[in-house]
Amino acid sequence: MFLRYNAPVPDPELIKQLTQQQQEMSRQVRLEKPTFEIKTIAGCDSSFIGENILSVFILFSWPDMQVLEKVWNYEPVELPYLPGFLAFRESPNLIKAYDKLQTKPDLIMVDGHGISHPRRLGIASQLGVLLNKPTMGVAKKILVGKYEQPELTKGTFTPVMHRNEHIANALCTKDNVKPVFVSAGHLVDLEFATEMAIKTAIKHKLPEPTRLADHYAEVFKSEVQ
DNA sequence: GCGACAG
DNA sequence: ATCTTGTCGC
Repeated sequence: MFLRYNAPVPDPELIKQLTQQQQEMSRQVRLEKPTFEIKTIAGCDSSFIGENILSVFILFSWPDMQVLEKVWNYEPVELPYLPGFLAFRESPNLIKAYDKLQTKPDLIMVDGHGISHPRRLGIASQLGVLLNKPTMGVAKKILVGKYEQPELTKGTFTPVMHRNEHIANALCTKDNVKPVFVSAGHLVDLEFATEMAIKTAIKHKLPEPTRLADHYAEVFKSEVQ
């Protein structure tokens, strides 16, 4: 009763390989203030049914935030969840869902971290490199780093620090609600990611792209099972 | 050495 | 992520 029998035993060789791949991909990550024009934004998320994964992309027009497309892909999942290696479990299927979009987004908001990761390659960053697209992360829980609770007023944020680097912001997106953790993924900077999170958090804790992706991941799930 | 650990 | 009951507030 003190052991977690459901915890997967990580194969050291696998971990070593995945870590190496992360280091290679993290070298390709570029963080910069976007100069391109944004006309569309997408949110993505995944849900699971046993050994299968269902990933969705919801495309929005910007700045009017109308839903333009909803796509998804469903298939068996290869890897178990390993903290720090989430992208290897979810991104293959996310990319297959992404490929079904008629219009490709100018920015992708991912449910998870960007560079606020032990090796600076959370799922938002990895997806950004693999798709060569601007991405940012919006996570509900912190993975690494320390922060002080921001004042619980919408738009207020405090820095998340890790190894003396400002890797994310703990952002209050709704009055009297605990913050979400916003980070740059790829081809954007933290300041831009934070502003977009504030602007798209209309009336809920989660910004609309991530929130609706989360919602439709559940809707489509009930359709396949 | 011990604990923590996105989704 | 998923399993799960009631509960507080807008």
